[in-house]
Amino acid sequence: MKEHTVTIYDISEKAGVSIATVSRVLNNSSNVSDVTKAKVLNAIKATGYTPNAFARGLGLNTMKTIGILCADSSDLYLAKAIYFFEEQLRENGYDSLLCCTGYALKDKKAAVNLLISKKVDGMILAGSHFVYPDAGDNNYIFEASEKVPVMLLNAELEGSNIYCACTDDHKSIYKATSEMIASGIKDIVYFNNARSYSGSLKERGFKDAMKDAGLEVTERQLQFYDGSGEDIHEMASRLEKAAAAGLSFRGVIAADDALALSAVKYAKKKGYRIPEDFEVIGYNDSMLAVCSDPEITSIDNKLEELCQKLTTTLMGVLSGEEMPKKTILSGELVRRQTTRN
Amino acid sequence: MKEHTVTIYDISEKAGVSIATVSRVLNNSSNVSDVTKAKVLNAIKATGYTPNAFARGLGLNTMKTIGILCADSSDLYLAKAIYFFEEQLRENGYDSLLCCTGYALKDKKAAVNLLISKKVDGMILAGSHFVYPDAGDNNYIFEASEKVPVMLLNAELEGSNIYCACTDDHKSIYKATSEMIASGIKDIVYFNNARSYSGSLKERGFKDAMKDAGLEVTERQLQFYDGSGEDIHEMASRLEKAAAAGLSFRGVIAADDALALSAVKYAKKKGYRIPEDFEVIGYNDSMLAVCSDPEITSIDNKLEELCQKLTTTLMGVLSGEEMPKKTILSGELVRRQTTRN
DNA sequence: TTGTAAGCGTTATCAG
DNA sequence: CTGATAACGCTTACAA
Repeated sequence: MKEHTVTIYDISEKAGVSIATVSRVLNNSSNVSDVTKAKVLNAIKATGYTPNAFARGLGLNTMKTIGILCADSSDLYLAKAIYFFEEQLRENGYDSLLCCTGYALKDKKAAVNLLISKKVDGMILAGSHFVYPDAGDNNYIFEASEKVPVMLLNAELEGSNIYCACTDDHKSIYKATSEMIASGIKDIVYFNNARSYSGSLKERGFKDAMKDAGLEVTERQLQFYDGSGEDIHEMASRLEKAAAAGLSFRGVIAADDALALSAVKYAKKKGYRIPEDFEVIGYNDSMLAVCSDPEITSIDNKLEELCQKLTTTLMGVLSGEEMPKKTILSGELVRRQTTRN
Repeated sequence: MKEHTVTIYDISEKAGVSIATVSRVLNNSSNVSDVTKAKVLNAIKATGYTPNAFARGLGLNTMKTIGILCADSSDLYLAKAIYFFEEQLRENGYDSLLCCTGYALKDKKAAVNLLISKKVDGMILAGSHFVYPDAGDNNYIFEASEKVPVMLLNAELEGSNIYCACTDDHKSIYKATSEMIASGIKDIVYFNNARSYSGSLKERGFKDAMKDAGLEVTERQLQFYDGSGEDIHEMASRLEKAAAAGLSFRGVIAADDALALSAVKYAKKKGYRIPEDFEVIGYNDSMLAVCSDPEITSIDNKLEELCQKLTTTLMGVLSGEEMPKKTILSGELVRRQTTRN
């Protein structure tokens, strides 16, 4: 007796009907008499038959999978995004093919091509780093969008098959900075870690707020950290070095909660009282904000809602509907113990 | 001019060879003359042809994908695991189909079946919760293993197509507890959050260490938290309630760094000095351990190494080699500021 | 309501 | 070294 995975033919035979009929009940399509349907169903149950996904994919030209790209799935923020996407996609009958690309452009390109060649139905680029300030660097996205709809989380890019959802980074940072200034702090450092389009938006938000308050911004106030996103000590020492080099500051606006947490550590080590002598505002309103002591005031960028919107849009696009190209939400400052107001 | 995705036939025609030959150069298989190979390659380049993955899948009966299951991809620990797996799998030419199942058994079953029906080549169950203390609850794993190799991260289960990698939870907790006792603390709480096989192993480690030190363990010292893994306040209030109810303790062994961090918050709120009056040991040696202030002594469970081993094993199994069913590593206590020794 | 048969785009087995 | 041709297992007009 030969090892034989059961196919639609076996069912057809066992139920005494044609494979077309079997296929019909499988896709509970059009008119099949209740009796034959029952026969088929029985045969299926009896054999434990499952349709071959590859064959089906070949016939339908889809296996109902969405590619999710992210630089680093272990990043707190991206991990959450992945979670939301995967959940919502599966609810819509789609699987998620995950690719962690790292931050190098060429690896992102490779991943995009890989996913295209695997014939995903759509692609989600999660995280602002996929869109570069330098326009030419974004060609890989345009190319991808010629094949499948491309969804951008936390980034903006215009293109005919490209859809994006993000919070208004400029405004959020602008407001946060303004509030900090209003609370009496003038010497503020903007602590950044991403050279993405969104990153430059945030930085502009900081600069604009300072300028509008009549404060000058020197290059040294724009601290950039590009090490591991988990190495709190290294981040803090970035700040320590800046201070040692003569920079004096009593407030930090961070592009990220981890950076903010490192700023808190820095300030405590310096002996500053928080928030009386030193204020910190983070970004993402992640778990880290409340892990810190004191707990960090942070900007909630509405991740779940963004993911929600993006999948809804994707589903719409995939079923041929016209969908909005861009949805922008407002971030919200969640006040905790590192600010006075 | 009709919209027509380019197929192997187009290439065959354009290059003036048969599709068989095209297929050969595609899989750079056996003998193809350099000239014809060049012709084919040119045709491919000229058209931008990519082989259809579904057709190939149908023919080869594999699309080189591995299903990764985890309860919650946004869990700090699992997120890292996913990252390692995805990376290592891709290096081996496999894609990762991610399913976040949540913690309910029926959803896990559903996810497993889904992946099987999508014809993944193997399956990784990441996290101890997939294996239940109650044997019957593990049938879904055995069933899956009849179809594809099943890899268990951080869990143990014996079966003919089941492979596992984990650290010795019992021993790790036993040692941590013993050290805390040795440092002079007797009234210790074990703070747990998982009713998994691994969870009971850890708890036993705690109990055994206490017993071997001649200390009694009451039920109340076994605190269980089953809320959100991110709600530090809720975790801390679990401890506060226990204290309010009359439980007195000066040390916490936590099954998880988040729990440990909440214990630190609890102790600080109580006014205990750490580590002089109160000690805490966490588990996983995650980012949270160093986000805390004071930073938390935690057990490193060698996640990356475990993932590494598991993928290597999987690759071996998939290529028909005999592979070890179980690899167990030792955890390592990483000393920081919440313990004296 | 049901069956027949033509794809879908590869890979793989034979011959040549 | 190369070419026909038969799988692979399903979907879907088109007939009946």
